[in-house]
Amino acid sequence: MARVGPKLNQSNTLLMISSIYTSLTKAEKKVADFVKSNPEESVLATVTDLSEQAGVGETSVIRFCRKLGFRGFHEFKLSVAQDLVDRPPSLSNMEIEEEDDVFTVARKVTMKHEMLIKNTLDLVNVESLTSAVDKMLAAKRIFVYGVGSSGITALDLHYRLMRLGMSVEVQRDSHIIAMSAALVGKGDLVFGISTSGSTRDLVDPVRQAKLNGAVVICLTSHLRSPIAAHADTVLLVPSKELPMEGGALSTKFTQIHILNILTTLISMKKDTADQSLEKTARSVADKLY
Amino acid sequence: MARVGPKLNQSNTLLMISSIYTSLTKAEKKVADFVKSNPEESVLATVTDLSEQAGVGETSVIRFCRKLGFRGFHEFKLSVAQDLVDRPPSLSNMEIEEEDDVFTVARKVTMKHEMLIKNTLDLVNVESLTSAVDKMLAAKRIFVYGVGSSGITALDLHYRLMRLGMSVEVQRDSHIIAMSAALVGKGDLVFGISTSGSTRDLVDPVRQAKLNGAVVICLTSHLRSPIAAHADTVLLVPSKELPMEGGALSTKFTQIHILNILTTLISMKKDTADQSLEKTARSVADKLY
DNA sequence: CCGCTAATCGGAGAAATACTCCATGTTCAA
DNA sequence: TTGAACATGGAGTATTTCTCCGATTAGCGG
Repeated sequence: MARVGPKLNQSNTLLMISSIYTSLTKAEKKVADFVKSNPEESVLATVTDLSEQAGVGETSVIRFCRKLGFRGFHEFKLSVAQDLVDRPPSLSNMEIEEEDDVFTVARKVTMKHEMLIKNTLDLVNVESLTSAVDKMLAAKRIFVYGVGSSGITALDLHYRLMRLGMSVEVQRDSHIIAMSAALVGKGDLVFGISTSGSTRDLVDPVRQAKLNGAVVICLTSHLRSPIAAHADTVLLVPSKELPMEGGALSTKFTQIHILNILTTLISMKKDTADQSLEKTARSVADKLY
Repeated sequence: MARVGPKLNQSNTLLMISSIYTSLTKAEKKVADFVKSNPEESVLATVTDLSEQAGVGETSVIRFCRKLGFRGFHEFKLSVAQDLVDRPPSLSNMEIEEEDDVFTVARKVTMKHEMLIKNTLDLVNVESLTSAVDKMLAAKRIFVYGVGSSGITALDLHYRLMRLGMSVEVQRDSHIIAMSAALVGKGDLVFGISTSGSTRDLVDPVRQAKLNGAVVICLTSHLRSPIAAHADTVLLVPSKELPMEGGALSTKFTQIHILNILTTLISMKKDTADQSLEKTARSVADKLY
């Protein structure tokens, strides 16, 4: 699997912790929890300190750092220190309370969304984005797959690409996804969307597509997930770390956000994009009053 | 000697070095010179590395760190690491330009989205929201309609409401929307989504539904549009289609935003919402690896 | 130029810290 | 229940930081 990120570039380590959280073991999760709630102290602590505070063995701390892609504890601390530089003002009081009035709820949701898209930007990997754009422009055929909520995101991506004049197919039915993936080959590109990254209905077809020689891009919130393991390029969005919210569907928000970045980049590189947008817009003009 | 500064607050260590430079000894100056011209490497180096590179003894390196006010080499490195995070220069121009690099584009899109959701909040009408929530909770049946891009938003709304345990039907086919609307009646609620508010395929069915006695809510960017004229409640999102951007699809963003506010409010008022969310989440758990 | 003092410097080893290896515990599937 | 794979922490090792102290140099008065 591709390394998470060496270091010293602007990638938010604390967010990264969330994105691999589910793939951590119990002891490692303890470490993650402590670091996330006490980043300042973690930076100053030694391996022994941290292991004691988290209630695990030193070895688990080291393993935790390695899983994040660092060479060791030292690199990890440096990176966290960098995250602390301009830490967003505490997000306390953002929790929605039972007795909040309508406008307060609206404001809190807005603030959460604002934070979410900033976090998305922090997590954005320029190389991944660039490579995704290039691969998509180079692909002979593009297939977008997703089920459930991610299936709706898939429709959105399809719509955007179609408007830009690209020939794309979208599938949301797990059986059809499987069949479709069985038929792809060299020169094709599969774009798999799965928040968890562990959805069988996505993972298996994506693996198959990869074996068939297709290029694979995936959009997920979990970097160390099965789907990411099979992907050539991974687009990572923050995983919901915001508890309690109606539908807990904030991931959709960040997905749309990064897809908008992606399609904006594509439209910049594709010279016929503007015309396509215009043509498609005109095509529905007479459907209006 | 007085300690310069403890640490871990934003004081530029590299500048600090300059400011005490004259008071440094010859060997310490060598260290200072090296650090100032190779800060990245210095952060990664060990005391021994650094002393070799600077051509001095290890002890001089330590003394150098102490003179800067740090407790030791380690603290010094952490602080320099923090100096290295480069705050990207503030964007001179929010408009996306042909020659912008990938990261700049990402930042600009992010800022636009941030503005958009703030604008959405400004437009939010508390009464409309409240009445929408009440009506939806009171409705016998709910029908969500949308075509094109708004059809995808419709799917999203349907998904959210379904997760909250509400019985909702979504239609994206203009013929079926027409038929469906012909059959609604008193006690039913129609939720029409149309950015322009002028889409015939939405306006006509919505008018019909209204005549049939259904309650109508619409989500649009145009307050004085045909669809709004037939609605009991209008949810308004900013219309600013941002110029030049892939697909000009930022409206989708604000739509999702306000729908998240809406569904959050609904989940607060609906006491079985939490259970429904849990049930639906569990239902797909065994589809994961 | 010499000799003295104080500041400076770096190496050797001590202390602290990070890391490796491996035995043991845990989980889970058969 | 047993076996296999995985997870875990402790004991020992390697690495790094730091301390101590003797050697060296610079400054200065004669």
